[in-house]
Amino acid sequence: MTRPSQPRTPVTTGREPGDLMTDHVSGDRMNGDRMSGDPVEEFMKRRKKATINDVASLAQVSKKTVSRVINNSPSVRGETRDLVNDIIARIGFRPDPQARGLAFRKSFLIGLIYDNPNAQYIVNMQMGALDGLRGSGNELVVHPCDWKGEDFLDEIRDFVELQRLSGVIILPPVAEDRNLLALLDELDVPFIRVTARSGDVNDPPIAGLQIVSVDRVGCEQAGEHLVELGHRRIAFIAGNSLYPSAHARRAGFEQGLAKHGLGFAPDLIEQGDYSFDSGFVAASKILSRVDRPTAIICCNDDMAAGAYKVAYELGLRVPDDLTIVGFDDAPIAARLNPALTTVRLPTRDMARTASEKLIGSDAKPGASVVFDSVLIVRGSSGPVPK
Amino acid sequence: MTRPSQPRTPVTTGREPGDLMTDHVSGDRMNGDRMSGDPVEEFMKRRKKATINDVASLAQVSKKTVSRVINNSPSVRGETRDLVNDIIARIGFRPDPQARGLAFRKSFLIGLIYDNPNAQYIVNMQMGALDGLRGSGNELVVHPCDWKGEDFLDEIRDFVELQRLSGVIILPPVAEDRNLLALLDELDVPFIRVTARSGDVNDPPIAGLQIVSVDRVGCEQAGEHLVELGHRRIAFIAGNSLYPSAHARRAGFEQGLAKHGLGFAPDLIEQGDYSFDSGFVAASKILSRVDRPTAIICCNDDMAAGAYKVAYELGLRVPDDLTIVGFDDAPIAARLNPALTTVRLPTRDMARTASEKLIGSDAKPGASVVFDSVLIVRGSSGPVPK
DNA sequence: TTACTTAATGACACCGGTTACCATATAAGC
DNA sequence: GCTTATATGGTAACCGGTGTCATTAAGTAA
Repeated sequence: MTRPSQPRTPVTTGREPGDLMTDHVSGDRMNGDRMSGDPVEEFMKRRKKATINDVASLAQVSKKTVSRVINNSPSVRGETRDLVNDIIARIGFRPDPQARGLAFRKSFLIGLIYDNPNAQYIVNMQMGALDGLRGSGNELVVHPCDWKGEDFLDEIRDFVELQRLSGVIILPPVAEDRNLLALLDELDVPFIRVTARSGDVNDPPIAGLQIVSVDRVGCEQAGEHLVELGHRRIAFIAGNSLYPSAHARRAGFEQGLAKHGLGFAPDLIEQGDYSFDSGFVAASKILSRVDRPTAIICCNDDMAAGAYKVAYELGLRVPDDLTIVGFDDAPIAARLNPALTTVRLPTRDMARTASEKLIGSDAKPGASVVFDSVLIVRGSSGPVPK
Repeated sequence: MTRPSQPRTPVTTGREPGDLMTDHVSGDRMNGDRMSGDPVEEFMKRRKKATINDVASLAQVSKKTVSRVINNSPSVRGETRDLVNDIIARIGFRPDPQARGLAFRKSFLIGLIYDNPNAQYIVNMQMGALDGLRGSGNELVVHPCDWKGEDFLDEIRDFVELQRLSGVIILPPVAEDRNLLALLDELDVPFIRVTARSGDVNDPPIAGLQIVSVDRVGCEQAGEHLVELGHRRIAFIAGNSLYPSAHARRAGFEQGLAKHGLGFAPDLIEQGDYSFDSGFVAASKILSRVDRPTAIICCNDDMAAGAYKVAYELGLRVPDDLTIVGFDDAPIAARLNPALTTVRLPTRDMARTASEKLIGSDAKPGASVVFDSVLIVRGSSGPVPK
């Protein structure tokens, strides 16, 4: 535990009068000539935020060496490193992100870019992103935006450039914007997009790591589930076609039915936009027909809630008169009566993975991490009525 | 538009060779001796982020003067200011928040501190906070935390101190933590708390501006509403008593009933914690009694959803057999069948006001801005059954 | 006219870290 | 034993802004 024979020249050491070191040979515990024992303790009494300079002067090395220790530079002798780390721990030094950022030209801020902030999956993903960032020294800056807005791209450019973001996470549906991806590429900021694998097996490769959900799997299960319950005349409420999830889900549901030689009733396919209201409207059309279906598949839970409302108003009982299936397993799914059969996606985990990959920077462009969806059977799906 | 007679000494001007100024008297448009016209245009070709130094050299003033212009210092001559502003606009200069923050010792980041990130009001308030910050040059850093956790305070201290936050917004229920408020006070960071006025008329004064909701008003209306519908035997599911809102709401409901000489059925008061599950449990107890009430008042919508579920399972029709009332007007309120009668609070506006006040810094400690709640009557409340 | 203010601006150090480059000291090669 | 590699640490400049103080020119009082 003895300190190394001091390697520094005693001349022009740049010591100020206020410095805390004893002259000459020193040694850790033999400098008790002043009553106030430890220079470190002395320092702590000042109750001021420690800087790299404090560490340097207490450890009697240059700030550059401290910097090396902080950044795990290999060219620091083990003893020196231990000494510096010890001081750092004792005075509770933590490098200032602002100063560090200024020098590094990055901010240690991760931007979370998304549209429609109300959706439940956004909330989940925000939590997940925070999960992944925790303890990493990065903070999350949320940035809802108006995709499709006039100067969407300019606004993002400003945000990323001005804040010198360390990374960006893009959530659906914004994550589909090729122009945005190109912009981020141009700005040379690491980014990760969260998206749903579309129906096409081979999407064109794209910059940045992708976190991909396979909505299809759970949907397929859901489709089969309905057929097994005996349903033959099945309606469908589609999601906003700007979302790849809308296509992936539809493809999944259809494939589930197709496995048994079935498909959606062609006259009972309605376009929705993932909103409760659109679900209500679509279900109204569907259920007002004389030969109404025995089941409705909705591209998400919110639209399913709209279908519930229509059924309620028409006096149809779920699932006795009508089976309803959703997607998301949003909180509302369990709160509907009866609880909604739906498909669950690990949205929070997906976003956590996104931020972990982002800061871990093992984000090889083009690579992707895949998450599967799974069917959750609850009370809204039942055997076809006689 | 002629420039002022140059006030700077021509000696030791610190000009570097690369500088763009013409010597001597100059004059704006007579320096076309080189073919490449405008120095500004020349600069723009470089496609690099402009710094204050660029502005200074193009405007031929010191960076300090540019700084003065940026910060609206009064001691800049009008013409100089115009000149500098013109250059700034033309080259699109925007001061770097990092550098600025380093010098100012603050980060232009606003921290949003909250617990239970799932609650809908948190989502609304986050949006509101962003509304208020938009265009101000501040960004929002979200920081969910484990209130009641082991080292909650230490964690907040780290966050605020390390990031040198420009301000903090605290949402319920964390906003009730006196120790937290004291800490923020000690850290000398501006903060605003969003809270519900408790039942007491005179809460002890507290540091920081408060955004206060008056939950009571709408609850009182709700209470009266039920009495007017003929209800006499009314159950109550209380909210988490750590939240002042729980007390404020209860007081409001009770006062509404009291106006007509009524009160909750003493044997039908159950404790909930604002969660769906707790609402379900509480309502189960309430509705399993032989002399069950004709109405249940729930301290929030999520617990009301729990009550709906119990009613559904027991085969009770709402509102024919049972009236249910909630609080929050969360999205689920309109999605329940029938739609839930509830009390609405302008949560988004509250948070927007919070961030506006925070950056406007007209946040006199002790002052408060008050928002009223209002009853929203929907299908879940009906006349008492015969 | 001289001296004293005041307004406007600039020079320079500083915020707290970093990189680039140079200077040692020790280890290795002949 | 002396020169050359290599590890280690120091110095200065820089990132892009700010504060402090000095300086200049113009305005005013004596």
